[in-house]
Formats: sequence, structure tokens, C-alpha cells
Amino acid sequence: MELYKIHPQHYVAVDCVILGYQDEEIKLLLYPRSFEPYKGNWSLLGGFVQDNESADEAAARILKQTTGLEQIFLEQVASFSEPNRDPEARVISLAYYALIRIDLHDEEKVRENGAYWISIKNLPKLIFDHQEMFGKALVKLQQKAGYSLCGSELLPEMFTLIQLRKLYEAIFQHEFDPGNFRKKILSHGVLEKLSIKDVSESRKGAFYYRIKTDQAEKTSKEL
Amino acid sequence: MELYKIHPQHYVAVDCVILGYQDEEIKLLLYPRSFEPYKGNWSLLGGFVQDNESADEAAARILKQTTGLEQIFLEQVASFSEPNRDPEARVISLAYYALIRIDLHDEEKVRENGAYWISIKNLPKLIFDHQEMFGKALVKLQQKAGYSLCGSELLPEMFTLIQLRKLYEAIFQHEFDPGNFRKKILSHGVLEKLSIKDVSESRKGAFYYRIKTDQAEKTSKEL
DNA sequence: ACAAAAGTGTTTAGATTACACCCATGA
DNA sequence: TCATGGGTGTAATCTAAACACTTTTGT
Repeated sequence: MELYKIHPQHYVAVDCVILGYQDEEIKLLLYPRSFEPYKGNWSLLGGFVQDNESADEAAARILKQTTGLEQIFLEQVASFSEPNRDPEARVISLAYYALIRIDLHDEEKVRENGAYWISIKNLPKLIFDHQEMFGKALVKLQQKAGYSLCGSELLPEMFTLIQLRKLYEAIFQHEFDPGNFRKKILSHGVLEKLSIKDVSESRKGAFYYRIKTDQAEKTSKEL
Repeated sequence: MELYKIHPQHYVAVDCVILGYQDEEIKLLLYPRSFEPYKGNWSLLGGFVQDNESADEAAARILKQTTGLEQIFLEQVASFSEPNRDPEARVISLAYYALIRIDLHDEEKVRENGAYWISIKNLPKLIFDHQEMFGKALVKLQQKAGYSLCGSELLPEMFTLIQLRKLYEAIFQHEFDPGNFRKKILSHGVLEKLSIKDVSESRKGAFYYRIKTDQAEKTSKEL
């Protein structure tokens, strides 16, 4: 303690890039900052790391406060530590990104926080370095989608291969060949075909799939 | 400031996974910790983030203090923030990894710090979570080596394709087919063949190559 | 000439891409 | 029956891996 005392201490925050999927678009949870500086400007959801919690726990706490969800996918993005990134005081921020199912989140809590789901195709200007946090989180999401199936985090338990392709198109912001996409996904053998069809999109109907429960974790594929 | 004041502040450290290449092995710079707790145990090189510097700058500062090198490759690995990771006091640590050319470093400085280059094939037990920092840094290095040529960071300006292959074998801890490796590397067109040969390893001699200066940055390849 | 390392070529297998085609169904 | 999305098949291309073969040179 004596030895450390000659060094300064800093506020440490976590900022969460909370991503969901709705209406064929990836959406980001943002809210108009409720206090100065930059009150009213768009911001990621964040908070300060307390004494009794790790940054991971702080991020999970914030996620629960704002969406009501627990035990969801949450991973570090990067740290942001420019001395003047926050004009009010020096704050070192650890950025996280979360993937949630919008259909399961607590709309009440989102409203309480004054937060909104905003399509990443049409993002407003964000405070501080939050834009960069989002950018790096999106790259991480694309990497993750490249080696594991993001369906379970962002889609309901059952989904059609067309829905999954639309999700991937939203993540990578470009189109995939329907035939090739379906073959590639199925070749990994992690999906289980159900006998139920989604008839809302076509006359023929598309079969639902779900991730095989026994090996839901060892998914490995690439696009 | 008023608003932030209700939140705690923390010591923020950076710990550097400093990697080099020597004698066909990847080596890590370690030193026996010079103060309690865990005095005498092997530790990464680290230090505390000061008020006037970013974490990136702090890492660069530590790197210069311990190796004499500046403007070298340095990148974030992850943050480590378990409240009790350091038994002495709460310290949130930001891990970085650096790639340096051992042939260029300042041996004086390393000696002053009591530091040693230790092969990653034979690492001792490290303090705190430093083992995990190293593990994640190695994964990052492997990823980086997968899409860009790590030769410029870890090898001298000129090197033979055999030397480069040995480097990659050290990074990935497995052997590559000599013929296929050379074809793959050359196919990316980022290397320039020189007319000089390294005759120290064989009678025939192996041509030196260097990274094409004009496009040294846009190297992109995969193994 | 021959050993030993450097470097080239060939063959095969698998993955990726583009795209044509068939299927099922409600209106 | 036909328009519409859902789903399958195939040929061309690209890449990766395994490994045989040639080249160079000091002794």
C-alpha cells in the first residue's frame, strides 16, 4: 500500500455497446445523456466500476439495469484512456459489447432510462469516443460471427435459415448467396431441423431450425 | 465533478507482454518482482498509469524504460479487474503486448531492471494473473501473424524465407511445409528478393528478402 | 561426385463461387 | 396454373496439403 500510494487513482467506467437484431437490422441501445457535460447528447449505456466488483461484473450490472437481462453474451472490446476524453474529469473507460435478444428485453427498463434502439445504419453522433467503441465492437461481432453461430444470442430459439441469413447480412452489411449460405451453415452440423414451418413469409413455408443443444457451444464455422 | 465524486477511484496499471525472437524461440521479458507482495516472483514489466498519460503512453513509457526502444509495435490485450487480483490493493490492470527486435534492444537497461529473456516454451510461474495475460497475448500474436507479416517487428530488416518460417514455427508451435510456406508468403507479393545470400546456414546459400517499403503496411495474408 | 540445404513443380483433395434449376403452395 | 419464395444440384474456380524432384556449392 505504501508503495502504491505514490501513484494516482482514476475513475474507471464501463461503457456497453448493447446490440440487438430487429426488423432485419442490427440495433444499438443509446440514450440521451442525463447529466453534464454533454447532457442530452447520445451516449452508450455506462457506469462506474465500484470497489467490490470487477469490470465484467459492472458491465453485467449495467446491462441488467438497462435491459433487465442477465447471463447474456458480454465481452471486452478495448480500453479508452486518453486523459481528456471526458472533459469533466479523468475517466478511464473499459468498453464492452453485449448481444441480446430484443424480443426478451424489458421495455419498461429501457423506457425508464430514456433509451432507444437505433439502427446502426443510421447512427447519430455520439459523445466522447463512443463512436469508436461502437466501431470496434462491430468488428468484434463480425469476427465472432465468422467462427461461431450468432443465432443463439440474437435470434429466438427457432429460426429459419432465411432469417439467419438476413441476420448475417445485417452484421456484415452485404448480401450472401442464399444457396451457398444455407449449405455452409448446414455443413457444420450444429443446426437441427424442426418439423415446424414458418408460413408467415411465403406460401411454401420455411422450416425452422434450432441449435443442437448438446453441442451448442462447440460451434465452429467461417463465412 | 460533483456527479462523479460519489464513485470510487482505482489504481490503474499497465502490464506489458514484451515478446522477442532469438535462437528460433519466442522469448518473453520477465523480471523478479522487486517489492512486496510476491517480491522475488516472476512478473511482467509493468507500472502505473499517471495523470498526464494515456494507458498506451504508459505502456510505451515502460517499454522504453526497460528496453530502450521507442515506436515499436504495441497493442492492447485485455483488461484485468478482479477486485482481489493484487492482494496489496485494488489495481485494475490493462495488459499490452509488444513485439520487439531483441537484436536492437538495450541490454544495459534490461540488466538494470534485473530482467531476463525467457523462452515461452519454458516459462516459470508468474504472479497474479500474468500467466493469463501472456496467454491472451500469444493468441493475439498468432492472429496478427495470420493476417500480416510479423517479420518486420521480430526479425532484422533482411531475412531469408527459412528464417521467416522458423519464426512462424516458433509463433504457432508447429512446423510448416517448407515449399508450401515459401509459396504462400511469396504469393502475397509483399516481399522483395535481394541479390545477397545468407551463406551461414548452407553451401548453396539462401537469398535474403525484405518487406517492400512502399506497401509495408498493407500486407495481408493468412496461414 | 556427393551430401545437404535451397528452391521448384505436380498431384490431389477440399472449399468457394456463381448460377441454373426444381419444389410446394395459396390465390 | 402461375407467381413466389424455399430449397437443391452442378460446373468452374481457387486454395491448401503432401510430397517428389531439381538446383547449387563446398568439400
